[in-house]
Amino acid sequence: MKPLPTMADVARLAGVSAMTVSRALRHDASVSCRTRARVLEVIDELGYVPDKVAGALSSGRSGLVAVVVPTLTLPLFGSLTRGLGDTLFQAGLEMFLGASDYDPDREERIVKDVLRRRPEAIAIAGVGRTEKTSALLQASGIPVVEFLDGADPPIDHLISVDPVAVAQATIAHFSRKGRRSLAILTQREQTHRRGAARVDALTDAAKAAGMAPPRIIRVGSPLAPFEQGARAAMEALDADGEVDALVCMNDHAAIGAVDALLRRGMRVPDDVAVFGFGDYEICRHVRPEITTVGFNPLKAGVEIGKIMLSALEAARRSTAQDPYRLTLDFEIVERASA
Amino acid sequence: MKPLPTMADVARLAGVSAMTVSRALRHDASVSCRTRARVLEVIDELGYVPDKVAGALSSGRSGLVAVVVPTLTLPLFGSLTRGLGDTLFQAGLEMFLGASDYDPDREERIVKDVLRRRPEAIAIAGVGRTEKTSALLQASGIPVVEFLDGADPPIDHLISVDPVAVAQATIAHFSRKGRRSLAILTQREQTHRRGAARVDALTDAAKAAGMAPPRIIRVGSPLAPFEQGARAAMEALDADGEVDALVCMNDHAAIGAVDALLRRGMRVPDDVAVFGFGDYEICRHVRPEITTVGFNPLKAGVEIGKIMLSALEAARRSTAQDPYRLTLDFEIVERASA
DNA sequence: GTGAAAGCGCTAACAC
DNA sequence: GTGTTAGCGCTTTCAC
Repeated sequence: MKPLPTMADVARLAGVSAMTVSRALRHDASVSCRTRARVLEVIDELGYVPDKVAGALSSGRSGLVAVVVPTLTLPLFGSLTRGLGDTLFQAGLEMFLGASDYDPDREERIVKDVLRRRPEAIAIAGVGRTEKTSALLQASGIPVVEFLDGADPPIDHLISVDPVAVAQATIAHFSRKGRRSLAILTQREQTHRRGAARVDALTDAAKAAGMAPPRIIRVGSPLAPFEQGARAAMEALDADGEVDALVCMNDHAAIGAVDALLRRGMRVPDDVAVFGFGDYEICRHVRPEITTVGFNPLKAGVEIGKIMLSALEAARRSTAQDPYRLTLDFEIVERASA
Repeated sequence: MKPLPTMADVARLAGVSAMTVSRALRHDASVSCRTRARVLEVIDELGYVPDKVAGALSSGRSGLVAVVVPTLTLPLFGSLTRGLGDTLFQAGLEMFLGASDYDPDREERIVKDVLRRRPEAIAIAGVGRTEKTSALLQASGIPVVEFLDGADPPIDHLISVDPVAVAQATIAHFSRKGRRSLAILTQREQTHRRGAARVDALTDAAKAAGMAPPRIIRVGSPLAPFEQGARAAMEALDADGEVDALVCMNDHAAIGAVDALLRRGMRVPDDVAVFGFGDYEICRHVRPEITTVGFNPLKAGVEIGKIMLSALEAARRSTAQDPYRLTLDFEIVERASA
């Protein structure tokens, strides 16, 4: 297996210097048309593929942006990373993606590994995070964008939905529907920040609306949301008619909950209303259709990407720059399940 | 913003040479315990993070494996990449993930970009692919693993479900159920290989079973599978009772189809049976539950990972090695929709 | 058990 | 418009 051709090989065959090849490749410098044509011809002939490892080391710019999410098996993160990846791609940056499976230790290892690749910026979802991870991000010297939720206070830039606003809208919805006793499905781990903020906000809003204090349900794994929702529904039933509405952390959990309730002969929403989050496409294709919090992950990804690009631009010019704070739009999507 | 500490900084502070730091970091060489301890202490103090860009250039090993999938928004690929990523991770390799959105040109660009990072191996899903992409993969000099389907003949290693076996099992199922007129939903693009093989195999099997030649339906985008399924169902209805079974290329499309049929007042499966692929979790949580082809993507990802590791091992020792051929298990999961 | 020298393949900076 | 020089931060190789 002979070694891949290098820039020097191309240069030799084209009768120019390596520098000229480098320039011809980037279309930016002033290389004569004829020279460029010849160089490109040789490149094609040789099947030369430039080595970005070397380029990155030399230029100090890896062309990489790191993105860390909890999982890729939820449509939310699949779509978000699509929007984010596209936006970065168009700006000539590649996305290096890691999934923590909702495990803070694993996330720490991912962050550590990814920082070794010298990304130019990093975006990370604000689920539970170890101290060490925060320290690593702080010390990385690159723009850090937290999304969906961040540390408190945020490390740098933050893009999130406002959990208090979502909670108030949710409670207002149930208030209108005459529901009195909520159950909230949330993560088992105390480390999950967004989960915690969500529960607190819902609890506060319920209290303000004169409802009973919500029952907190911590079951199952976020990696198996359908099953998690189903188990939550069972717990809600164990409350013996005291629960008339179940708020899930995502639509898949809501669908699992609805399914479990129907199998037990309960009526949804008559006996128990079920409320999701995300407005995944599937919500419109199950019966009863799922009432949920509408949130556009593709657009969120694009927004995150734009902020990363601005932050990078500012960092490059070492312009002092206030951290971005972007609150993402959402809406309550009223359907049949709640 | 002062520059990140380098290995030389660590070496200086620890009173050793850079080489010793490098060894201490890898636990492999013979460094005295005391020296290693001191080095690690300094590393911690400085918050030193080794630069893998430099390491990769120097050693010629990037520690990266490239994985190219059509999309991350289907549970199939989310889970598959999870299994694959985990397997590689455990072997000390990082996964560089790209999604083509089912666009061959985009896939070409992704492959080109990713090869610049000098991955040690590449796994790529066998959907449609440009000539150039194949040439790039061929010339890359690294192990290439095609999965789910590959070029014909495969470039190197291949891991796939057997489309003929799946088709025969599917037709056998419908035969038992007394269905006579199938419609097959498939990709619009002719470039999609797996789609083409699937359709051919189903057509052949239907003929062998004495059924009417299946109607081929090409609508919608694979990126919006629910809508695609719904549109396919409408086309099937336009056939005016001539279609009694619809075979979809994935479970989301099947769910979209079922939903559309129910909305039109049709009965599923009585009027039209609907058949999916993948056995996504959601299949068990919708009504009617979806009959589908059971296939374990997490396990498939692990298998792909193992083969990549073997291939890498062989390549390292430049052991001549037959290309792997692995056929993935599947089973027909009979539920209510077909 | 440790260190010195050389170089991986590219690009920044400057010279012409 | 093009070439030269000097590294980027590591690891390889070999010397001790």
